[in-house]
Amino acid sequence: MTKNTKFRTPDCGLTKVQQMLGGKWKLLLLWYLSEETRRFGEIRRCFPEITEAMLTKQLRELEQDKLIHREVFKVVPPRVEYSLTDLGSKFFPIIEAMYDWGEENLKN
Amino acid sequence: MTKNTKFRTPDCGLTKVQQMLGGKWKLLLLWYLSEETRRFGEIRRCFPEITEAMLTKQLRELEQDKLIHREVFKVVPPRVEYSLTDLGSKFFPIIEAMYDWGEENLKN
DNA sequence: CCGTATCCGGAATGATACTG
DNA sequence: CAGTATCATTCCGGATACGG
Repeated sequence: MTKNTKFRTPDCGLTKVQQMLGGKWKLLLLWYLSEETRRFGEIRRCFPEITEAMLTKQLRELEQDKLIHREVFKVVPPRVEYSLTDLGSKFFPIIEAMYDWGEENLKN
Repeated sequence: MTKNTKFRTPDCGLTKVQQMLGGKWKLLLLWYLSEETRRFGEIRRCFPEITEAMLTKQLRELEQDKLIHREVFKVVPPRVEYSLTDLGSKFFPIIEAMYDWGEENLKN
């Protein structure tokens, strides 16, 4: 017998994670938001390579997956803040582990 | 100042990890191979949803990234075995953490 | 300031047939 | 058994323009 027969269910945790974080920028965005709450404009300036449309899309997907929280302040000019949810925070150590592994093992 | 200014280098570890594991099946394949060395046919039977062409491609990419080792036995009929490299093994705890996080937090 | 709407190209993935 | 070769398709991400 093998150890990990559990892993082959169609909705196994790993499959879901892969789907949730498949977006090209999601890990980076989560990492950035883990530092502190950020306004939309801050995020945009920090990631100039992402177009606004794409940035909005990825943020909304992260919100739907309950990894980040989006708060709209009804003021003029508008103000929108993004922050990690508890769920997102719980995932953060994994992101750090991936970063560390990458830094340690993928030098060039 | 923010804590993680390091994370925004263009070739930061996290970006590389995302690129390496972006493939739709790579996490699952690594997980599967972490159990033990597998022959091509075994892998194919375990993942019937992946076409042969795609499976070959993803395995070769993992090999190029030095996460898995591919060994060809020159016999008839041919025999090819795949196994994790040391580098791949070092990444395994992260996969487990992702799996656990998914199982714990993404129940429907 | 913080978005949405629309269109588009190319990469990622898939289906099918064939081979040493 | 373990692949290649081709062709089709889907889908992610990008460019650009416009809106409350």
